[in-house]
Amino acid sequence: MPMPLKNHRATGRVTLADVALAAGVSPSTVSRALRGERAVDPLLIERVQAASTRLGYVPDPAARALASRRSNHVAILIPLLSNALFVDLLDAAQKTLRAGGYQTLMGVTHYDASEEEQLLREQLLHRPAGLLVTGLDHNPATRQLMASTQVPCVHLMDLPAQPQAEAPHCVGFRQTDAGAAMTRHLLARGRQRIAFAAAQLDPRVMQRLYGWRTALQAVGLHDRALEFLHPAPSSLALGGALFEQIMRQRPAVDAIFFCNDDLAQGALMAALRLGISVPSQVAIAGFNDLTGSDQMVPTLTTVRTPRARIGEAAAQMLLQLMHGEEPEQAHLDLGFEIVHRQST
Amino acid sequence: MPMPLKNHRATGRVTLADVALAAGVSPSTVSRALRGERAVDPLLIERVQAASTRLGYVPDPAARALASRRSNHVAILIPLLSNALFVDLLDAAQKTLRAGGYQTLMGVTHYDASEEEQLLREQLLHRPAGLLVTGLDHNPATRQLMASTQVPCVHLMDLPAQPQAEAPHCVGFRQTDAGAAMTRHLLARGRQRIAFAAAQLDPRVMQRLYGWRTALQAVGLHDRALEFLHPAPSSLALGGALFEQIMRQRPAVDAIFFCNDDLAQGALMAALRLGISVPSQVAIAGFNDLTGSDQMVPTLTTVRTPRARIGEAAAQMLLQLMHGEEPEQAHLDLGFEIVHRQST
DNA sequence: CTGAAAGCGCTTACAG
DNA sequence: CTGAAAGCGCTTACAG
Repeated sequence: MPMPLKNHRATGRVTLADVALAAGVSPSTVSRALRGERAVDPLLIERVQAASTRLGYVPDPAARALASRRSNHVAILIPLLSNALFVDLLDAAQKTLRAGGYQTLMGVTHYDASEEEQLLREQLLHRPAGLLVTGLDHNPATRQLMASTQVPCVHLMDLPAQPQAEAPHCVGFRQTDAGAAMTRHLLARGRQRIAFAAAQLDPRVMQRLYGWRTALQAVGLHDRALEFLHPAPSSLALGGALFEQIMRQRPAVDAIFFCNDDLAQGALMAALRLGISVPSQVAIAGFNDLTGSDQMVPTLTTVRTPRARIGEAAAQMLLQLMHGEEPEQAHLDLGFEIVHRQST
Repeated sequence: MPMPLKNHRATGRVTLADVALAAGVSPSTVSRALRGERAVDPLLIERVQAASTRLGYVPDPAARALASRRSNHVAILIPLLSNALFVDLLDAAQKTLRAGGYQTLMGVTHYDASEEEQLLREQLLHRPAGLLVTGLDHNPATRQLMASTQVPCVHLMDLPAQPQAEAPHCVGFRQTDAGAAMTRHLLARGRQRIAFAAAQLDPRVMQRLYGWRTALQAVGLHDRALEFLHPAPSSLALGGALFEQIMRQRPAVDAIFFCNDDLAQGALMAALRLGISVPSQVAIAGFNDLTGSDQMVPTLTTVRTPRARIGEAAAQMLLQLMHGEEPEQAHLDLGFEIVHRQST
């Protein structure tokens, strides 16, 4: 009578040991050969790979993580899922990481520094192979955690003010420059009383505000009374409300620069409702070039931000770091683009 | 001179064994006490918990997964991240699962049955504790995988046509009924020539189409020529294009029911551009009540779908299944709501 | 109810 | 370049 196969464990799963037996080598060699570690005889590699394929072997991620003290997970921390910006970032990063053999674990921080810290702690316990984190602003405990861990980390969306040696790896664009560039665009279109309207007020929004302020100060047109800052999350409804408030309080404004497209889209809708003509009475500009902005009536002038490319490039950089390589540039500036449409 | 602590391993991590030593019990007892397995002396439980807290012990997920052959991961398979519907689903499910101590691993299928199968295979190798899958339509191999695995699974967004005993666990609403209900709403508003315009054409969209068709046939007003089906993904731009096409080819239509709000929003914008008045010349209705629909001019009549509640309830159901409990209802119907606004 | 022991399936110094 | 052995940190029958 046939004996049960000795090389198959009780779980029925094909293991490294099974492959070793089939290939006539030791488990250590199989391990090395399969992971492409050099210093293995090419002939053995071939034999191991043949056996592995024949048996349909797939490494057990849990065992691998336990033994190597490193999982194949990458944690990505983003502020919100309700902002399409971050969804695009997540989508692109996830795709690239998956192609590199990594699983993506997402954490939503809700723009809350202590929730971010908490999430980071949890993730670190899972020994992620890498970390993708939104922004460069973190509370001290979070910075401490990231500094002390050996886990490679790339920051998204932002760049350090001055390229410093100690600044962490990051992929993004200059938020301040983008804010200033759009303001100059409005000035070039002949606008004089340009308001800035913002929601959420996260650090990147504040940088755009700073860019707006600087550009206006440079031409002596800055007016503090034209800053409209609201801490609530960005949305079409809030954009409409801000627009109404601005037109009521400062009817003389001739342009409004919103820190995000959903606000600007809401403003466009409110203008339609109120019978305020855009851009003849007031110009409206947004930020990010979110979906739908090219469909508005009038179409929305905005800053196109390379969020998908940021997600992909950051994932690529992380892939390099996880492989022990140092990327050519630690700070990758992917730029931005002013998209001029009908609303300005 | 002080000896190095014997109860801390080289990795510096506090382990189960450390807690056992500190509490004066065996590792097995610590394991049982911490997981709340009954049949442990309450006094010991207390001692173990005290020691665990004092040492700051956190179980290693990899070791746990390896030993128990089950991770604390839940995989969620959704079609797209570019449709806000699925992002809301993901957000809600993720929040609930996290509260229950599980990590969420997402997979994006791009509405591709073989990509779904591939993702499922990969996920299964990671021995997820549970599975959340969009829809009830899968290719035979996928169905086979789900049937043969022991991993608990809950399906999202849809319900079986007839409540059958063998149907899998699911949380959703009746897509066909929702399609019919909106059509009857339009009929009740006096519309006679009601078109149906759809994109993506996934199974749930086809059910809405079926509902529309049935409701119109019931009153003898169904006209096959008023079905406009486009396989591309849903978007504002496509909605605008469909609207233009319909108004050109069938200028006599007095209502258009779009299968998703982004299409309807795009149609509203196109109407504005073309100077077609909504609802007086043509009524427009959408589906899902996505963000922004209440801000359109005119505001958009739509079907509000309980996607956040679906995500949460499905996660709750899965939590029960993973704990070995059987939920009261295997098929949870969370319903829908017609939201009547200005566009109809 | 509790503990000793084996085992989960890998990786990685350590010898050779 | 290769292998034997130890170890990663848990869980889980199996005895008692």
